[in-house]
Amino acid sequence: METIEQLLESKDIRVTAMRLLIYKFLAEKEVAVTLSDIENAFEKADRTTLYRTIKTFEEKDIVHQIDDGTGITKYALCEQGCSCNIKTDLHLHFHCTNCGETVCLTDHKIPQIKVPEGFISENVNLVVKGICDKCSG
Amino acid sequence: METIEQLLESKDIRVTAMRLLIYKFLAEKEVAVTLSDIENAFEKADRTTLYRTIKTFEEKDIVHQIDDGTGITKYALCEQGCSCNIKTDLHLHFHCTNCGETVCLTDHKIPQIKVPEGFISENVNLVVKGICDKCSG
DNA sequence: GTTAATAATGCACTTCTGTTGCATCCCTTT
DNA sequence: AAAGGGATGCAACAGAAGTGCATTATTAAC
Ligand SMILES: [Mn+2]
Ligand SMILES: [Mn+2]
Ligand SMILES: [Zn+2]
Ligand SMILES: [Zn+2]
Repeated sequence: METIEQLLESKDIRVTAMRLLIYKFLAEKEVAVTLSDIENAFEKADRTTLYRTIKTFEEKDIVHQIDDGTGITKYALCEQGCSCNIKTDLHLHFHCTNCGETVCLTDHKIPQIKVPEGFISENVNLVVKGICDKCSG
Repeated sequence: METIEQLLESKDIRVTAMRLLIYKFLAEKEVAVTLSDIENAFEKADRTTLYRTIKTFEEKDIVHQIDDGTGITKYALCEQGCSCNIKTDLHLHFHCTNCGETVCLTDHKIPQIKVPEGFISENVNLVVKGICDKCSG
């Protein structure tokens, strides 16, 4: 079992108190979070630091960005061995219109999408909207 | 052949000079447009008017909103008999990372997406990113 | 046709997200 | 201990989106 410190170092991210806290926050959350969510959780920290931390995590493939159609970017930790940047590994996301939460459905990969002649598909964003399991029960 | 005036009236939208102009602008464009695009095309008109006109068109199912992942909402005219609000009629959208344009692929419907037990799918947003036909040629 | 009601437009202002520049602080390395 | 580089914090900015209110235009009633 790898510690968070080891994980960060393996991705060339220098370990700081702030980064550990933000990583733990993301790990505890089961849903994708916005920058505001993180902001509210760490009121002592500056917005910019949180912003840049997430950017760093994103660049180093520790988190992936989710565009669920709410207009606000959300973030979630990548799975073990997740390669969000590789087209064939993309999973779909579910946005609940009732509670507003967005979750990764990492087991549900995006099917092959056909595009017209002349178009070259490089990436696919697929968000299913509806009622989540917590809200439908 | 139905005139624009007749179309607007059939959707309970009062015909005004501004609305006719905006509709024609959308009809001439072959790609989805942002509010800024409309703003630039009608510098005499106020932003708010354009904003509310699009909102009206959207509520009355004359245009549909497209979230292509750029963070900026785009709009495109609905096809004849398009029912964007109905789940089964959703088409996919293509966003070109080269020219930045987004187009409706109205002939390409979104395949059936399976979601886990407990989740209820009501809507699907699918955006393919890559190189469009104009840029790949 | 004049008047009253209602909708559309324009202006100002606000909120929120995302972003950058720069100074300061902290840690590491020599 | 000193120097360098990254991380953090503060301030400020840009752009999109949205709201309140006054003014103007359009429709409906008389
Ligand atoms: Mn995900
Ligand atoms: Mn479309
Ligand atoms: Zn829910
Ligand atoms: Zn293109």
